[in-house]
Amino acid sequence: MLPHPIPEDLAELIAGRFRAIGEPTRVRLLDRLRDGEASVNELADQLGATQQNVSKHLAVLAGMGIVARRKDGNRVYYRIVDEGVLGLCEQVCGSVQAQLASLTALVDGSRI
Amino acid sequence: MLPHPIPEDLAELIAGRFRAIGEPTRVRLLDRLRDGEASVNELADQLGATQQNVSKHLAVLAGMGIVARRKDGNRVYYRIVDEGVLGLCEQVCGSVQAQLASLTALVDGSRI
DNA sequence: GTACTATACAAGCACTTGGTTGTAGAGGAG
DNA sequence: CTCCTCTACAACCAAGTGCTTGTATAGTAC
Repeated sequence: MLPHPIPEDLAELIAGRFRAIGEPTRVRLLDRLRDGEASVNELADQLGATQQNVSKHLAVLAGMGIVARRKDGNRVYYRIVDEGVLGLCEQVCGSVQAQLASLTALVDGSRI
Repeated sequence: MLPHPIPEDLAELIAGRFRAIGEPTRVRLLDRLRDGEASVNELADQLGATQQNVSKHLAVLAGMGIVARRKDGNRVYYRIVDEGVLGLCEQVCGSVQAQLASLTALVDGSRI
């Protein structure tokens, strides 16, 4: 499925998507949006971040086509449109847990 | 599998892994390493990058536990140890292609 | 020993990025 | 209309990042 070797342009596109998710606040935003769409203020409150900051991060995710906006009256509701990102987070979380487990095993092994 | 809501620490870890892959040169390095382990100079030649630059990027990937080093004589060979990253790239590439396809459809649709 | 190769480390620079602050614009309440 | 809320935009700053250049270290060949 993936061309091989990957041309530089495609590498840039792929890296761009990873970079869009590679930010803690954005990860938490996506995690929150798993429960369904939410307005900017709701997200800002729940994450303990400023409205401007959340708006900026949402703009990044929207620019990558990961989330979409829906305007309703005074508010703007964001939702996940690229469901694949949730799978990505699951998968990465698996790697993180595996790494933590091996580190824990190391510590336990040397604790004699 | 994923805790919900994701605590800030875990979000940082997940984001860190994404950030490690979110760089074009590192994507291309991982793509090249699909063919098996390679030395720094080999990778630098094939990517058209400097030895120092490649070494630095490999250090980032190794620091995240994505690749591992094996020293043999004068050279150092790197290989992928977290096979999951290849799946990640496949999946992201799918999203990229889907996005490109929808953009293409948009252009075609308005070409009347 | 010297000379050469391969890798990693360090400093400097340009650029990007996350957060803050201030503000503008759109929409609802009265 | 005025006042308030919600969102987005712009400017700014501090911190991080990728690339380059120079160099140190380790191994090989002679």
